Amino acid sequence: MPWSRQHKSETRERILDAAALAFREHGIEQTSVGDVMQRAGLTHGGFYAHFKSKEELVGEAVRYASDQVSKIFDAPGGKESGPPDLLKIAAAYLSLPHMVHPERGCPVAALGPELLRGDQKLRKVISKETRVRLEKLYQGTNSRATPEVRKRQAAGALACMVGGQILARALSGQDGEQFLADCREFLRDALTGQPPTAGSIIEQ
Amino acid sequence: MPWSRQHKSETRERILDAAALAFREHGIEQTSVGDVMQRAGLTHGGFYAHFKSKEELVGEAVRYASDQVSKIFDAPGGKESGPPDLLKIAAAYLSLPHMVHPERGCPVAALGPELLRGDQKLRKVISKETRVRLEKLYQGTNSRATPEVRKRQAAGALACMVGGQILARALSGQDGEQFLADCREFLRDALTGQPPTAGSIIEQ
DNA sequence: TGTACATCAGTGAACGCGCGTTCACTGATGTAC
DNA sequence: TGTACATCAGTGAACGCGCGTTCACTGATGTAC
Repeated sequence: MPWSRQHKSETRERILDAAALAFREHGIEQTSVGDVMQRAGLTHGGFYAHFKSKEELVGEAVRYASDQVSKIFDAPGGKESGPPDLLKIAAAYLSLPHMVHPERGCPVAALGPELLRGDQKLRKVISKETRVRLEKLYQGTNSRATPEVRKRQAAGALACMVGGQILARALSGQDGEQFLADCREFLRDALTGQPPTAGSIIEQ
Repeated sequence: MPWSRQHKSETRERILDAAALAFREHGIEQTSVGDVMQRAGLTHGGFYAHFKSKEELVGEAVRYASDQVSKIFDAPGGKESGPPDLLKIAAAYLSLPHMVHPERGCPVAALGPELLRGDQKLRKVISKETRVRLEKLYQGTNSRATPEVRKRQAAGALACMVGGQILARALSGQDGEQFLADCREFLRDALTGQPPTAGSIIEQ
């Protein structure tokens, strides 16, 4: 074996990393195989020694990106911060760095519906990833609530997180930042049972 | 004037309608000018008598699609249903028909981040449209709450609506339907001040 | 009322271009002797 | 230890294809006489 056993798998990882960044930054369709290979420091012809097709790369790159982001869902405040807490996860997801760096963030927020138009295999990756995240958020809800309430809190929070980042990026700048803060506070109120008319005392 | 004055504007409208449907169904990049013209019952060459470029069509088609959907935000329960109600708007948006028909629904939910990678003009259309919707949702919040609370309720609800549809479509089928219901109930609890541990009495 | 004409919406062949993919090759490397 | 060799990761020219766009044209139409 002329080249070291590691060498090929390291190159493959480099291509995957470049693809995961490029797809989230510019979109899947807008990113060519040549673009990805150039970012990985290689020429386009070598691509097919590592992947069967662009479609296969897309599937693997999305999974790779999801794995990177799953850290947010596992331990947003570090490993020693105790059991998962939905509000802490949501705050980490709805953060300013995540807003301004879609290329290093959640692939669903960065690519959204584009992922659902891919082949069946890609759709399965996304729906499975979504289920895993819902489960993690469920663990972060108040364990004294009923399973039904906890389930809808996990669903509502995830929806608010994904939609929140997409819309914050659409508004962009100061308005986007403010929108993120509003989403975080909305979730805090919703999950701590703050009444919807809180503060109305001032007006009355 | 050989052709009736109306004729050209009617054709233009037909192209716009076909484009708005096709873009939301298959994505902007995946839809060619030829596809759109074929759906409109024309040949591709005639396109440039109506639009300067595909980019211009995209801008107009997204605005056209937004206008169609703004009905949901104006009067989801019909014109005589009184003042706007955030929960009614959210329920109409987070409905099953909207989940299974992205091509006739909200362009942000159908295209998402793809819209933000367009030219500056398209970005402006989206951010303006988002601001208009936030304003309408604000009007639908409880007027006895403080402006701050109302603002974050509008933001959180819109985020939950957009993210909810995208994720429901990602899950698809029965799971998607259940996810939508969870989002609707989450918003209802959040906006009516249902405590997060509601139902826990049963367990205790 | 009928006809010749000018207009221009719509047609379809053609263009240059970038894409995904293929393939003959090159040359850096680990192994055998 | 040194050299000849086989392997195969990576190169870069070439391919067919579909795209957005252009353009010479065609023929349906409203108007002028």
